[in-house]
Amino acid sequence: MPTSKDVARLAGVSQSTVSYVMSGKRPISEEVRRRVEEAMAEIGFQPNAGARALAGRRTSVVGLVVPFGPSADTTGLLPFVETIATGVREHDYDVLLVTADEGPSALTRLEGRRLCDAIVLMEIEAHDPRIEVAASLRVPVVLIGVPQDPRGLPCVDVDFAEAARLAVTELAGSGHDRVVVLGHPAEAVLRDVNYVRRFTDSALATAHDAGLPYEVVGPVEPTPLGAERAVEAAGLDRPGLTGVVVAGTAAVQPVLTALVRAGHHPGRDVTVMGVCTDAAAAAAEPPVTNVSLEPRDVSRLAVRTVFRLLDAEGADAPPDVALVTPRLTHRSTTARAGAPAA
Amino acid sequence: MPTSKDVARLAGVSQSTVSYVMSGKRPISEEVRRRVEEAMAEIGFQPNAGARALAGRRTSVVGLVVPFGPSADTTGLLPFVETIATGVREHDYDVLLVTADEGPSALTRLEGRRLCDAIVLMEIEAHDPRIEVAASLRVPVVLIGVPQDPRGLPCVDVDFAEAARLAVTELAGSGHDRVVVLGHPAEAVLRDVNYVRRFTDSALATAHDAGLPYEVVGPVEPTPLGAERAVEAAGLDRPGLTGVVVAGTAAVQPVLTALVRAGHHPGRDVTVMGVCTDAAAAAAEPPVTNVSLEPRDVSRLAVRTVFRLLDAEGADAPPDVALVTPRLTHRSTTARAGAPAA
DNA sequence: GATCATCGTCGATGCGCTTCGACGGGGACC
DNA sequence: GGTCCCCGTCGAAGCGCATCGACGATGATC
Repeated sequence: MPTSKDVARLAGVSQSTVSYVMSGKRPISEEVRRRVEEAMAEIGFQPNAGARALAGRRTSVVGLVVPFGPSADTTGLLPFVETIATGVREHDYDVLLVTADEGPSALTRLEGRRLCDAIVLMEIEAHDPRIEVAASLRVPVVLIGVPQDPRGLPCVDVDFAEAARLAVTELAGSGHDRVVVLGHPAEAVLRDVNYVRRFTDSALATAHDAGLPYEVVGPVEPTPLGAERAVEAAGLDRPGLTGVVVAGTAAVQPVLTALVRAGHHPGRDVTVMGVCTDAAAAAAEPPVTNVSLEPRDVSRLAVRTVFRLLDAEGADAPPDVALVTPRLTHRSTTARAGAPAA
Repeated sequence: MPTSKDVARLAGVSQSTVSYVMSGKRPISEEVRRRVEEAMAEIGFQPNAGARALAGRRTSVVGLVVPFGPSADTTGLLPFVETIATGVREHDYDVLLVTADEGPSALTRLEGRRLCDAIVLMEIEAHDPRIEVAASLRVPVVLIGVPQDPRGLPCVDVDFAEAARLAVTELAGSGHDRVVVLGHPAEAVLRDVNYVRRFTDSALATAHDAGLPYEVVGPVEPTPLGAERAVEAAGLDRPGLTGVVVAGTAAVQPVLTALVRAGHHPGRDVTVMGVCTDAAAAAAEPPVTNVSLEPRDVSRLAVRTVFRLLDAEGADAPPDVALVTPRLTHRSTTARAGAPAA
């Protein structure tokens, strides 16, 4: 395997010059740069990552701690991971994948062995044991999800409060008589993921401010059976126009299906507002009005935060909490008050 | 951050002795070993991964190339990734995650920069451009999926041919009049993933040998609409007992739902045989008889293969193709011939 | 009791890179 | 014409570990 010394010999320069060509940390004449680059290409040189890490004290690796294990919501995770992987690659970084069931010791390992320059923690719970450890590290850490006490660590997430506000405000403004929130799956509630509370609280507060009766049904399992039960519990047979807010991508289609089977017509006698990705909303049958919940946006924000931390070395610290603002898109499940019910 | 030299000083030994305590490559007296280990614990020593990689010429990292990007079946992927991550950690290895949309150059980068000791390639297609590159590497590569020409690279996968044989044999033996195979999603067919053909061919051959009429419906999208269309196309209104084989975890529930909506009674007037994970089969409504398709088993086999390659350095080469044998489990969707239809 | 292998430890070297200080050779400037 | 300075390059010194040869101290062997 060729080394930078080989490149240097071929280009007729010193090895340190090769290094400066790569890093750009000292001015290099056009002529020499060209010779070095040609030499690198000719022998197919690639810098040894281990040597780089040792000499340069940086690994060009981001550690990603993902919540696997039986308890994890395994479905929506991959877009996060993918976007982060792709995002860091644009900075010529790589991703080291660590599973959360290794526990907080995974964090000290990543730091102690110098396996990465920064760490991203996913699926942060309201009271997460990893946070205290994370806060004590010297490597920068970014949290995806907002815990009760971030301990000064930067967090990124979707703005769930704003999502709930958007959804309920829209329903209140378009003549609905009540709002029913179909909640998150029991698994998420039990794990005490913070966004569940932020979403629910905001939904209730907004409905209350608008003078709109509201109700939270939940937890709801994202299965045909769970959706059926939730629809039953929603009490849609009362007179008046109900707005149903469905929280979570996985629950949207089952709830739609259950509604139709129960004889309802989303978009006519009931409004369904999904809190889910635009892709899922558009692909649903029928296409569902939604407030966007985009994991990719969150991941991109996380990557940006990581490199802000990495570049600035504490200088321009990123905001403590950065939230992605959701967006409401009308599709076919919005019913207008006054239109004839089925 | 403490180094092995610090440990050596504290324990009153030389640095090389500390190294030998860690590696076990030379005999160490009980007394010295104890002192060194205490010293390591006291100052919280952890070996620097970069220095190790440089001096020892091994990184203790496995590169995992996953097929992200728009074309990928993103749903079933995570169990693979998780199991591999957990599996290599048992050997004190880590996983470097690379997305396949970086293309074959990702492989040369992993090798050239010495980022990992072995590579696992996922979602191998029948004619995969990564394979030729992979075969030319000096780092060992394991394929998950069986391409048309593995170029000598070891492959692991589920035995799809056996899965189809199991399913169809069972149906043939229990008095069914015909077999309908609901195929894989169009996306998988288009990508020319090899298992689709292996499964279908084997299903047809087995049905033919059993003298059973058969039919392949497909491609089938794993959505309510796609399932409905597939159920229609299956022609279940003909007299006689039909066995429906549903290929792919994602399609099982939609097909079941569509069948019920069309007025059928899985387990009475029609048999449904899922080709999916046991977990999905048990969780389905109703629980579905299935041939197990366990990504975790495949991943474990992949990890085992990786370390066989790593330990043996070519000595005891693993088999070219190692397949996980599926298992048939009866649940509530198996109908018996002669029982009254609905 | 001299010889020789064996065990347990040490010192030195090098992995391939980054980075620092040094230094020769031009301009720019007085 | 001399001084100063900056540009572009080089040599050397590590980064923290693994590994090799050396070597003193045992114990075994005849």
